[in-house]
Amino acid sequence: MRRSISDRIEQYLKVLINRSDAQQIEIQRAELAETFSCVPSQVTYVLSTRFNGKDGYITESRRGGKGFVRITHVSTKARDCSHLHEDLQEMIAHMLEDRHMQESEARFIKYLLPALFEDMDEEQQQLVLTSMIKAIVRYNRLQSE
Amino acid sequence: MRRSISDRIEQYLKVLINRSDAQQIEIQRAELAETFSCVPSQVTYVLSTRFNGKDGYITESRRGGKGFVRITHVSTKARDCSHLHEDLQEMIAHMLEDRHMQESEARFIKYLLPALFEDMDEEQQQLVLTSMIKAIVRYNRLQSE
DNA sequence: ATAATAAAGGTCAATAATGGTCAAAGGAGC
DNA sequence: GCTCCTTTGACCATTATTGACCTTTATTAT
Repeated sequence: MRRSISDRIEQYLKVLINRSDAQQIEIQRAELAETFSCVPSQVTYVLSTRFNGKDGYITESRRGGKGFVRITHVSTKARDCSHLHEDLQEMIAHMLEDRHMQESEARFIKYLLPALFEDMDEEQQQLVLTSMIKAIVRYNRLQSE
Repeated sequence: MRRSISDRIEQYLKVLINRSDAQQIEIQRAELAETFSCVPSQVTYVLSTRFNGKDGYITESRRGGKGFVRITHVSTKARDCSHLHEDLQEMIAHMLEDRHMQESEARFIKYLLPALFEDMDEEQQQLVLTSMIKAIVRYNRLQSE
């Protein structure tokens, strides 16, 4: 669906990162630009718009001979979510770490949910949490398409 | 007289959506306008009058090169509830205007709610909506301090 | 060691390619 | 004529692409 060169570079890099062991890759800017037949500065553009801290990525680089750009996806190992209803705050923090949620969203939900749950019994809370996980997964899929 | 251009655009888009796997399509505004020999803003008009949240549709877009408009049809169950849902959408819109809420938060909630309501009966939905509205009001107050 | 040179990556502003907004004009059915 | 929906267009906002010029680092020549 997403067809611009920037989109394709983004996709390409994210696949590489996901396949990597440490959620980290190193690339050559000029080489990548060559691969996608674009100017090197477009790679910089993609990095700054799609791999910034807000999106859960850290980029470092070195100029000159043997230069490189390193991209790291900061995330912790996914955890078992079977007991979500027991510790809501922890769950949200966890999702935030895993970048299944953005900073601003997390902050919002963090505030919203306790207020929501005030009026709900445990069963209802569990229902809401389960649905929410599903929704977030779907949302995430849409975002990363 | 024959149906209006807006009607025909609506029909066209709905057929495309129904035929799609994920009840979701992406179009180019200018291209669609060209197809129907109208100005691009008429497409925007159709989207806002026939594909808004009230009708069970979510639209997202991106400007600039290789921009697009994405239309998603959300399930009927999710929107067949009380006026509270509409009220909430309106609140979100207002908060966006007043910058008491971020785009990403609003987008997130728009996705979250239908999925959340999928598994809930009307009574539960009402409870959630009421609590959410209360919570948002409080959140709003905190933000504006 | 130092100076020159080559080999990276970075910045920034101009331009192009989209979609959005809003208010005014048009038109069909009372 | 009045009202509501539609149609239009001028102007706006956002995102992508490109290229000239700059900075940093490694390598080579003296």
